[in-house]
Amino acid sequence: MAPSKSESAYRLLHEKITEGTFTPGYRLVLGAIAAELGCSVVPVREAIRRLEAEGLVTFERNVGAMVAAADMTLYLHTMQTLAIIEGAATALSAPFIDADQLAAARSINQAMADLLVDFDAVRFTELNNEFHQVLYRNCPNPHILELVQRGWNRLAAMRSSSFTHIPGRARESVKEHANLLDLIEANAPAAQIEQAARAHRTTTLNAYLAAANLPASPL
Amino acid sequence: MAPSKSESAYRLLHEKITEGTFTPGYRLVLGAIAAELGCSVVPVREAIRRLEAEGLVTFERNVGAMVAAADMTLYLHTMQTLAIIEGAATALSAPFIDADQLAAARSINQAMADLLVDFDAVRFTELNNEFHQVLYRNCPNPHILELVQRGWNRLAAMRSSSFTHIPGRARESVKEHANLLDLIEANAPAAQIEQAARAHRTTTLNAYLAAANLPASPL
DNA sequence: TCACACTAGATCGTATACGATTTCATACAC
DNA sequence: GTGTATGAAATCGTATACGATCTAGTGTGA
Repeated sequence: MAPSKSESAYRLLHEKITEGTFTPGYRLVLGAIAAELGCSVVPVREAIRRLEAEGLVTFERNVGAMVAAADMTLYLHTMQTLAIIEGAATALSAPFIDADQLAAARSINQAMADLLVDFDAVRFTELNNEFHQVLYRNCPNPHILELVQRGWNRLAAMRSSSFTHIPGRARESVKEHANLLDLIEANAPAAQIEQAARAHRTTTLNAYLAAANLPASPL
Repeated sequence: MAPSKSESAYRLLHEKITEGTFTPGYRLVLGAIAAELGCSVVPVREAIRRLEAEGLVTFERNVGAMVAAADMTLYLHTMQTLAIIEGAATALSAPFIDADQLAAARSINQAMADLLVDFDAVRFTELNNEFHQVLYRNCPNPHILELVQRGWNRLAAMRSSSFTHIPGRARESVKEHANLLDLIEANAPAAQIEQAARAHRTTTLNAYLAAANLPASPL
């Protein structure tokens, strides 16, 4: 069956926000979106409420909705949250990763390594997403999986506003990925995998914090 | 200004679900709720969409919404998620807990200890909530704080369907609380506080898992 | 008895309409 | 020039209405 109009509106907005078409601060005017979708405002309102609950949109009464604003603080808080959740997701997922998935992850990481010589940030980010998805996808706890996904979405929505690139981070990242794969392949203890997966993201976070003259994350 | 009807509907439903008036499986019929609130169905639909995104209700097209069903698996997954998030929240919060708050927490824990001789599960749960709130309230990361709150809400919504009580757990719990407070007072490293706070919840989780002949949580 | 078609009632999904509120530009007073 | 009143346009909030869809109950035939 065709999706409901409310569902279509939700998907459209979700995609435009996470893809970066609608950047932070972009106003979501009910009438305009309804017109674009060829529907009335009621389903659009519902879609916006859902996006609001996911943190992608902020909503003010009698004023309207806009794509959630992004500043450095918010971005870093989101990264910190994701570090924690994704670390757990990866550790819980690890025992269920089979040989094929491991091979796929290694191959993605190789592609990332190849990209280092002629760097393409967009492609690198894409591959990075794929890599991590393979790692946490088997997590048997659906709540955690959902939170990881939301974290990525929020980060994606904010990434459009360009943050300074951390020099040398890409190269480190590839190495950390390889290390993570080794731990998983060796059936390392969950706590160790969690620690490594979390640290992988925290390192980036701390680089940003250092650049802003802020203390490192304690976790 | 008076809250919008959509907001009122959201609050009403949220409260009834987390307070246990509406138990898992309870059908949320749009017309009935609208009538109870003295409004039309449009604001109610919005409220339900938000609750859906928070995981408190499930929604099926052309069928309607109901309070999210609760089975043991779901309950345990939620506990596991909360263990991870709350552990982090408590650790991040710890450096910002002042002497007054620490004293308040100790006093709440003492009240819990006093309750052990003439046990009252409802009151004990209330105090437990208060205790943990004091511990994670100062967490400077608003995303994490929000996730903790949502986790508690989901758990509260499910608790109504009575799960077996773990014998002796209350006494252990009070001891673990005291230990946690000592760590915080001594400015223990964040990782250690996180570990202790997480373990506090994981112990309960594992007791349930053991009772169901399932393996313990790896984290 | 069981399976299936059918009907009536309940409930949902969304368009439309209109009052309420905010925003923004303009005009005026100081 | 700065600040404040004013009014129009934009936008929101919600009631109402009605077609679409589901559910459950009833009857019919195998």
